[in-house]
Amino acid sequence: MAKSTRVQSPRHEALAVVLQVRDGKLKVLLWERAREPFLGEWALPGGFLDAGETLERSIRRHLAAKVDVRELSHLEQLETCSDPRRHPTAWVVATAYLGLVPADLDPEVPEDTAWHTVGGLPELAFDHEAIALAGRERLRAKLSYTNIGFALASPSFTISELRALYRAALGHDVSATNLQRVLVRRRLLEPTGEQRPPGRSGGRPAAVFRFRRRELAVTDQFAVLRPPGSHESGTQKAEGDPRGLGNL
Amino acid sequence: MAKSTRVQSPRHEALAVVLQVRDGKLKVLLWERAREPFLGEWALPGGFLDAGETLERSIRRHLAAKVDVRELSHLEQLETCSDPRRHPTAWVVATAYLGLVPADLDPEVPEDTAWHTVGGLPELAFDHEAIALAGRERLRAKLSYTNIGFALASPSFTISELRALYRAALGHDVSATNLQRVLVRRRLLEPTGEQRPPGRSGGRPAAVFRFRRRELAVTDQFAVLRPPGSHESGTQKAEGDPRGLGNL
DNA sequence: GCAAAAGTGTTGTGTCTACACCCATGT
DNA sequence: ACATGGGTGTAGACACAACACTTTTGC
Repeated sequence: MAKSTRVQSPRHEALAVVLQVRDGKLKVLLWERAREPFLGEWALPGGFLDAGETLERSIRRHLAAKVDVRELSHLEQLETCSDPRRHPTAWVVATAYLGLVPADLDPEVPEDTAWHTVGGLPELAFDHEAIALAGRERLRAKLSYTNIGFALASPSFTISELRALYRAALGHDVSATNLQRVLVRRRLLEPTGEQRPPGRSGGRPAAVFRFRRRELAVTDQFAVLRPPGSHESGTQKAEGDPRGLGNL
Repeated sequence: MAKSTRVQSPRHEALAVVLQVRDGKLKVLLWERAREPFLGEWALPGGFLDAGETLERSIRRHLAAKVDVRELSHLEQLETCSDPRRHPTAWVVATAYLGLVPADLDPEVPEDTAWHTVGGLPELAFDHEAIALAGRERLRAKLSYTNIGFALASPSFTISELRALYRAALGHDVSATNLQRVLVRRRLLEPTGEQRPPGRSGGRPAAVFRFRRRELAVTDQFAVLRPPGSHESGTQKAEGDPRGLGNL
């Protein structure tokens, strides 16, 4: 029956949940809409997919107008939203990405964009609130079982600084003691050898650390139901161990 | 410059990686293509998105022709593939889903579809091999930290039967002893009270279990970096505990 | 009785939280 | 000196894998 039916396709847009810890809070970059629908409301940045580009390339292109692409320390696909009612007048499918910006950068953003605290967002256009919250959840989960912290942190940092980032992203307090132990045991962090002098109020100088790898890596593989024999002998963290956690 | 440019949109298709354990092996449902491109090669089932439907609804509709929809015990979105070269002659974006079928069912499938072992796939059309493998990885990961086993298993089963499913899906042997302990400790399984009589070769009759919930639930929340105070006293799993692992 | 299959007891290891304590610096 | 922030030592709580052992059946 569909013989002479004209092919109908949705328009496809890429959206980004760009997160950064600023002033001790997890914030998301929002853009104030300049046209209907939802004129004047806040929305996630993004735009339509062009012929010949991938979604990832598309979102990088659209973001380049707002945040310098090179300042994105991590970018991953979140989900694709296809409810036909998500746009009041058009048929638009959206693929959302999660982007992270390290805390030491303060990208220039245009007048009509601003950073908003993820807890306590204003009313957002379309289904963008749900998408923004999904981005936060993804980040929170990955902080537990990957090295994604590298994307929130500057190239080197003290444990206190890192703790503040984890606290802001996770939404609860984090013990500096245990954070250091977990991340060092899993071999995510290594000391640079440098020290940071204390502030005016005194205190012991802090050791400076860096993430060993600055690309996403899963570090808590096989939480349970490991393959047999993967228990092995004790404390194999003998520096250059090939198998084990460090990789994969 | 794009003033009078005609709007271009990709066509959007939904694909499904439908997995089931059959004959002790993890298999994926494939469809033999009846037209170019890739005529005669194996491909994931799916089809184009229609106006007015969501992607999830679309993939359920397309699958209904191959597997009865009601036989899908779980369906979740995997990823969206947008490389413009993924289709040789057209611009097609694909959103892939992971679907699971419980092991006790043997859905009627048409002539041109068949179950293929995921390890040792033939050459697949388009980028479907990568998508199929991504589906398997998602399943493997979720077997460790969610109750997704319910979607592979029949409504009730013995530990040995469940073990065979986990072994097939994970690709390595699984100890029945520890599988039972982990799943009971996490309160995923409960005994039905029934027993299964042994086979001709004797043996103790097996207790029959069921999954307590048959929708996806995360059971290993907060692998690490838990909020402070979540240690609490011993074994707080006192049925109706509000906080903690069971939910969210 | 004996083999087969299911299930329990127990031990050892590793990882995590929590908290006490020691260290290095500024005033 | 002593307050302040950084870092280590250590103990307790689980969760897990591995393996020995007991239970219940068929032959």
